[in-house]
Formats: sequence, structure tokens, C-alpha cells
Amino acid sequence: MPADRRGRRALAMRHAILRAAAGEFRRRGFADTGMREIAAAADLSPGNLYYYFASKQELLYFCQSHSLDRMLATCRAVQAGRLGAAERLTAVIRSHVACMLDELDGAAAHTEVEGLPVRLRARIVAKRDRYEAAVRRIVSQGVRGRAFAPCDPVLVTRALLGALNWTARWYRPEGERRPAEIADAFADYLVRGLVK
Amino acid sequence: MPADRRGRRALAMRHAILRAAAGEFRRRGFADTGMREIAAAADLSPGNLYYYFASKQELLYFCQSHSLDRMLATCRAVQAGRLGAAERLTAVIRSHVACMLDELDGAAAHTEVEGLPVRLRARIVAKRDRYEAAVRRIVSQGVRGRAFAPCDPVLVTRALLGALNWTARWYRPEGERRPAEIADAFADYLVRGLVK
DNA sequence: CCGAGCTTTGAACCGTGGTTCGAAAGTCAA
DNA sequence: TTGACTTTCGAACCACGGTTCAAAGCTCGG
Repeated sequence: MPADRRGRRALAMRHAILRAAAGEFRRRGFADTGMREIAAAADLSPGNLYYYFASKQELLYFCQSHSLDRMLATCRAVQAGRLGAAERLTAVIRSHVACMLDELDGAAAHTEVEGLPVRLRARIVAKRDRYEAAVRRIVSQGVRGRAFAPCDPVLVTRALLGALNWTARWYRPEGERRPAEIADAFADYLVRGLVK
Repeated sequence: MPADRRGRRALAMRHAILRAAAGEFRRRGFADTGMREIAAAADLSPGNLYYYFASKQELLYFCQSHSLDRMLATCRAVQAGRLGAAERLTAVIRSHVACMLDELDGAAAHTEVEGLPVRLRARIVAKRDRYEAAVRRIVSQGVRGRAFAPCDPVLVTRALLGALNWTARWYRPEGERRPAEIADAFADYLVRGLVK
């Protein structure tokens, strides 16, 4: 079935392009990354990108959508188990850091919503809100269950997510700290601030 | 002395422009903000901006430099007093949030270094590093003095600053939370994560 | 080996947006 | 009022970068 092989090759190509784009977006930011650079990073000619993606914005959309899906899946998995609030939060933090920094599918650009057309932006914002709500839910449950100290879950959640999202700004693969170390240190610090 | 009045008027104009630019940068991001929008926000014609500032990059530079100066001044003041580590950190956090969110001189764009020419960028990065080092120093001293639990001061400081810097992304003046509330909640959470 | 799609290419197009510029308007001392 | 100097204006310039396109190269069934 060569049609299958075709389809699989095309899909792999799309993945490779998304990886390259995500890397560039994280490194230089969405606005400062050119299609020509993305093409170069993916070993393609500039124009050829458009055979696989309709626009730069679509590229950003898929990057963000993909990583948000991964992180939402973690939230669901964590809620399904019988963990305490602290363990749940720790797991979510680790997963978030991995999504942000792992080179493998580091579609970490779920950050720059401004550069998206209204239609796509609405979808991403909705998904991001769902994620934020899921994390906030863990915090709230922890507070209600007396595992966490009283606090404003809205603001604590935003502080927590801000710390995590900001990693994309300073993390460099060639730097000292491995992603796992970062995840551990962040989980320690950011969970400790909540437990009674 | 009308020459004085001239100079003062020009200086005031520069300040007003910087405020307007900072506001737009924070709202829409550096790359997505046009000189025409900044001009409109400052009640000026597009071309007239260039009578006061040589380029958009210079505008960004002064925004960042100014807010970093303010935050560095807070660090110095705090180190001069006889406060404990927790109180020092609380003060720095409050000051940082104020710099990020206060409309008055909210030159909050000390965030997008990428859009700067090498010369100016080097200066901002150096200043930003000085600030990060000052905050890290408070954390380290706290750990050494047994006021804070053992931790990696580098990563804790980055988490903390990330949470603070990220506020510019979601804060809206017309929103529910006042800057002071945000500062209090953040200080509680982010300091509590360190104290033994 | 051939033809019908896929895929790739890179040069060219074109809108956006930072910047320039020449001239007009305003300000102030004399 | 005048004239020198400062400030303002907005249309035009120009480079950059997202996008298009027509032609060429490939792949694979027949």
C-alpha cells in the first residue's frame, strides 16, 4: 500500500516541521522567527513549507494545540488516580516542564497567542483556559481538603504557571541544568509554598 | 529662563512617550506594537516620535533600563536595612509587581531583549543579570542563615522571577485583582515556599 | 519505460511597518 | 512684529518577511 507510505511520510514531515518551528519559536520568539529560518531548520526550501502548512500562524496554532493537549492529558490522568493534592501538583509541574523544554516534541510556544487570527486564537485560548482551570482545581481541592494552606487559588495558579512558562525564556539545552533537575527543583519550591 | 522650561517640557514629553510605549509594549508585546500606535497613545504624529527618540529599539531600551533601575534601587535599599531574609524577599516581590503593573510608570517591558541591537542589548542583559544576582543573593543568604530551607538558589530565583514577569501577560487594569492584592498573594506564596 | 500525480524549488510579489524628509506651525527674545 | 529656532506633521520611502506560483524533479503503478 504505497498510499499509506505516502501518507505516513507526509505526516512525519509535518511532525518534523512542527518540531523545527517549535524550537525556533522558543529560541527567538514567534514574531522574530522567519519562515525562511524555520525552513532552514527543517531542511526545506522556504516555499515548500506551504505545501504542508497554510501559514505561519497555522504553524503556531498546531504547536500550541499539541503541547496543550499533552498537558491536559496529564491533568486528566492525575485526577483519575488516588493521589493527594501535593502529588497531583508535582506530577503536573513535571509534565509542564517536560512539555516546555524537552527537545523531542518541545512544542513550547503555547505562549504567544497574540499572533493568531481570531478564529484560531479563540480555540487556543479556550484550551489554555481549560488547562488553567484544571490546575486551579487541584489547588482548590487541596485547600478544601486541608492539604494546602488557605490562599487565593486564582493567583497562586497564575504564579505557578508563570514560573513554568517563563522557563522557555531562559532555558538553553547547552546550559548547566537538565530539564529533569529543573522540574524537580520547581516542583519542590512551588508545592512547598502551598502545603500546610 | 525659558531654556529651562524648554528642557523640562521636552523631558516631560519623553516621559509621557515612554509611558505610552511601555503600556503598548506590555499590552501587545514589542514586535506587535507599531510606532503609529505608540504615537496615537501618546497623542503625537507618527513622525514626531523621532524628534524625541531615534528608534523603536531605543524606546524599548529606555523602558527596560528605567524599570530595572527602579528594581535595583529596591534591592539596595532592602539590603541596607536590618531585615530578615523573608522580609527582604517580600519587599522585593512587592516592588517588582509594582514596576510590572502600576500604570504610572509601568515600564514593564524588561522582558523582550531579543529586539535590541547588540550594543543596547548587552547593557540591558548586564543590568538584568545584576538584578537577578541581587535577588539570588537574598535567597542564598536566607539559606545560609537557616531562615530558608535548603534549595538551589539559582532555580528558585528563576522560578520566582518567572512568576513575577509573567504577570505582564495576563494582568489587565480593568480586571478583578488590584496590583496590591496580586503583590500580596504572590509574596505570601513565593516566600512561604522558602521558609523552613 | 511512460505518464499521472505528488513534491520541491527559488525567484518574484506585495503588504506591513519602521523610518525619513521637506515644509508648515508654534514659541520666544528683541 | 520679526526672525531664529524648536516642534509638529503626514505623506512617501524602503527593507523585510510572509506568501504565491509556474516550472521542474520525483515516485510509483501500469
